[in-house]
Amino acid sequence: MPRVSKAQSQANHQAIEAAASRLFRERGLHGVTVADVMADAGLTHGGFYAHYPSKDALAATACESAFAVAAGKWQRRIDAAATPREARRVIAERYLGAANCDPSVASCPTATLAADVARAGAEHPIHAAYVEGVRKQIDTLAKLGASGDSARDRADACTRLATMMGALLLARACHGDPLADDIVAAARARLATDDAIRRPSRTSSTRRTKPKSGAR
Amino acid sequence: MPRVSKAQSQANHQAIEAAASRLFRERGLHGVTVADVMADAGLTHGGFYAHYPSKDALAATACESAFAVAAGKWQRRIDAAATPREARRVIAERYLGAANCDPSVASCPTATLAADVARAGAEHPIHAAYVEGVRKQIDTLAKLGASGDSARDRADACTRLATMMGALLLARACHGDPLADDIVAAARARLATDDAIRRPSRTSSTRRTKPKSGAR
DNA sequence: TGTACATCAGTGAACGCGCGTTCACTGATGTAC
DNA sequence: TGTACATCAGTGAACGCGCGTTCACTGATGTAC
Repeated sequence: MPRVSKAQSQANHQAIEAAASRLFRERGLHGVTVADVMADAGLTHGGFYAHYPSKDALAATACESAFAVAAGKWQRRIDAAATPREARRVIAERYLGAANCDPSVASCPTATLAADVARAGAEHPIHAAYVEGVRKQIDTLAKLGASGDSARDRADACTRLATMMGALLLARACHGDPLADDIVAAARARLATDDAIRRPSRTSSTRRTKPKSGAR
Repeated sequence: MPRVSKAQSQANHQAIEAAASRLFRERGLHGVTVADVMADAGLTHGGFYAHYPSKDALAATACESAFAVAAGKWQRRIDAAATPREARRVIAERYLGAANCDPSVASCPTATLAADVARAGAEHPIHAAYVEGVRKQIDTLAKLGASGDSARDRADACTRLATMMGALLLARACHGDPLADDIVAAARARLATDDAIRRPSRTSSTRRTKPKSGAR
């Protein structure tokens, strides 16, 4: 049934993007074919090039889309949290939740696309999309920092994201082994308590002022 | 040229394994062909199946080999360090050194193979090799712990490895952007100072005075 | 408002290419005598 | 020790398959009149 309506064509475009966003994260850039994406969107492979100039271009768009969706989830958690610190804790908890630790399910693009993006190189269109996505995640986490020192908050955001995505990737790769649970539990505990413990002992003057800020 | 000596055949076997160990980490399981590996070892592709039953089996062996080489490097750093704490710091510093942050260079299998292993699934022969490799790395780091509490040392080792490999992957994926340097610098600083700051404030006096900030 | 027709999103076959794997063959190695 | 020959590691062509991409075609859509 060729020649669908303009509205339907736009809906198809979105479906292709959504399918690509999910499939690329699930199976990697090399593990997904153009035909896979199109079939997932309910179409045949031949029509793909009316929507995107190449598979690489689709990968870049799908990466942007995945980061945008993830950013929306983070924002909703921030809005729902009582304090920035609670927001950070909730984000990390969900990030390392059981659903994300299942390697057959698409999770955060930061984690699932990292190796593919690194190998694709700076010329690949996905590279810029990925770097911008990571930058925004770090900015978001940095704004939730509680040290009052923006440089330190940003550095903490960097290590926080590294710990989150490293633990997620390890858990996904070790899925089925008890080691995966150990890693997730350790990272969740660390991310939940990190600042409450570390920050006061360093700024030395604020120790007394935040005795209960690590509470739930 | 056929029918080389038994010694030469064994040397070729090692060359194939070494080439695979490096190439799989550099380009991923899907980014390397059997012909690539054989050519890198100075052979033609047809002879591969006299050495390994399949590409998947080679991947498992290459993964073991990569972890063994990495473990040797870690051990040499431990032997050279004055204290366990210094060993941990040096390991993290080298792990996040400029050489490893270049995505065109093969680095730690924990980081470079994580996504591929997760996607390969538990049935793939590389899975067991990867999990064992990670377990040994965590055990090694845990033995360098200084808390005196083996459970806590192990949990710290888990988060430490997650932070190391997460930061490495982020840096490799963001290579060329200043963000990559920020991430590495933040992670290096955190990994260098983490225990010196965190441990004493927790183990001795403050643990009781603070409300259970580290639950779960 | 109804009709004629140009447009173009989607189809499915096809193209060129590269992959993992197989196999008949080669000829130096290693061994039996 | 020397000779004859079976062995088998390595070669390179070939197989079947699947990939990214192209293209002639289809026929409902959208529009000009």
